[in-house]
Order: sequence, then structure tokens, then C-alpha cells
Amino acid sequence: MSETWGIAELAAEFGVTTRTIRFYEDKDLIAPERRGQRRVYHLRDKVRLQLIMRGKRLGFSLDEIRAMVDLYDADPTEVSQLRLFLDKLRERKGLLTIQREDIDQVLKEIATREAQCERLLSEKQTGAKRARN
Amino acid sequence: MSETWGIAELAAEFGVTTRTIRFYEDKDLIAPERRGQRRVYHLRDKVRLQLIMRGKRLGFSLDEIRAMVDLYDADPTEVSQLRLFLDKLRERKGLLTIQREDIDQVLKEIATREAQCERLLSEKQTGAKRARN
DNA sequence: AGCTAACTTTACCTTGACGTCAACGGAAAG
DNA sequence: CTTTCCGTTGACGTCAAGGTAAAGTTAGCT
Repeated sequence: MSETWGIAELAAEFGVTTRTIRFYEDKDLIAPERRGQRRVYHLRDKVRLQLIMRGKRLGFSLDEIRAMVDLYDADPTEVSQLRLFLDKLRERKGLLTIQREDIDQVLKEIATREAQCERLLSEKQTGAKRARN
Repeated sequence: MSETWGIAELAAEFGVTTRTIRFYEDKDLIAPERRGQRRVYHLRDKVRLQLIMRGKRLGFSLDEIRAMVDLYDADPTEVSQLRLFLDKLRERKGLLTIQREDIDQVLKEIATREAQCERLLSEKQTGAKRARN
């Protein structure tokens, strides 16, 4: 039997509140099974949540994230749909590539500042040592 | 004389509204010169706006962005301040590194899907050609 | 002097992403 | 049977990031 989880377990695991998870369901980001009134989460729900969290870390809105995860388990069969799907994929790719470049830029700048700081710190320390002798 | 700009010029240049720029000022993200009642922007303001926009593209909140740009033109002279500054730099670096990994992951997945789509499309086309003959 | 365009402040409105609180359901344990 | 825990819906609150509308100011042109 494949494992399942309750809402509280998932919330704890992903570091969000149960409110948040229900909210995502309300926004059609996930659709857990119902046993009676209770929500029962399977592996695929966990995977979707994983994707959602990653989307959030990347600063996307829930709407955008829905579009992305929908892409994820879409299975376009018609040719026209397939083309559309491909377009969306490439658009996503473009956005992410820009983000990557932004990050690289900032990381480079941080590295410079970091080195500069370290140099300054070590200078001050040797200076202090000399002053004590 | 160094060049200066009005609020509308900057807004146009950065693709935001003047309201947005004033809002950032309200939040202490920029502090343009005042000539009488009017705002006058210098190069440093432009640079700050550039940083702000990049921060936004990376999904940071205005508060976080303020912290970052403040770091940017801070000039910590005391050793303790220098250490703190370095810590913050490294924290930022950690976050961005995670973001980068997220992006790489997604890009990889997109590439897979893309290839898969292209294969499917070409198959369907040759299939259609065969069917016409 | 009058007009216009660009700029200003003040104040309220909207949207997204949740938080919080109330009131209730069911099962399991003492 | 009561308590406790986990879960449920629904309504309202809040905070960030601006949008929008109203009304006033200032510089420059004619």
C-alpha cells in the first residue's frame, strides 16, 4: 500500500501551516483525496507541494505556480496543444534564464564585497596585534 | 555638471509608474534631492533603482531589498560592524545559491520536457505525411 | 495675466497570500 | 460519558505593494 499523510504532517514537513495548504487547495493548486470529510494526501500531492514551494522560493505568484505545475502533469496529445505547450515551456525557460543571470550578477558582486571585507578585517587584526606589542 | 532626471523620466526608463517610485521613497529605499518641492534624481538614485528592480526580479520583499541596498553603500568601519556586514552578505549568498539551484533544477526539467515534446511533434508530422501518401 | 504640463500631497481602494477566530464533527482514550 | 486531538468550513483581519482619484503648486510659454 502506498503511504498517505494527513494535513498536519504535510504542513510540518514543509514548514507551513495547515491554513496555507487548504488555501492552496482553494486555489486549485492541489486536490487531495477525501475520506469522508478529511483530506488524505498521496505522494503526488507531496510532489506538487514540493513544486509549489520551489516556485515560491523563486518568487512566483500562486497563479504562475499553478500554470507551471499544470504544465508539469499535463499530457498534451493534440498537435496544436503540443505546440502551445512547447511555447509555454520556452517562455518559462526564458524567464528563468533571466533570473539566473540576475542571481549570477548579484553573487559576483557579493563575492567582491566579501573579499573586500575579509581583507579589511585581517588588516585590522594584524594592526591590532602590532599595537599590542 | 552631472546629469539629473525627473521622476517621470526615471519611471519611463524603468518601466514603472511615478507612484511606484514615490512609494519606494516612502519606504526609505531612495532619497532623491529636493529642489523646492520637486524631486531631482542623480546617478546614485538610478543605481539604487537598478538594484531595487533586480531585487524584485529575484522575488525579494522591499524590506529585504532595503537591507541589501543599505548593505551596498554602507561603509562599515568598526570591526564588529564589519563582521555583522559579512554575516549578512553570507546569508544573502546562501539564499541566492539555493535559488540558483532551484532554477537549475527547473531548467533541467524543462529541457527534458521540451525534448520530449519536440520528439512527439516530429513523430506526429512524419506520421501525418505517411498517412497522406 | 492666463494656460498648460509636469509635478506635488493626501487619502482611500485593490489584490495576493495568508492569519485568526468561531463553531462544529468524529474518533479514540481514560 | 467527557476530554482530547485532529480536522472541517466560513467569515473576517492584515500586511505588502502598489493603483487611483482629487486637489493643489510651480515653471515655462504665449
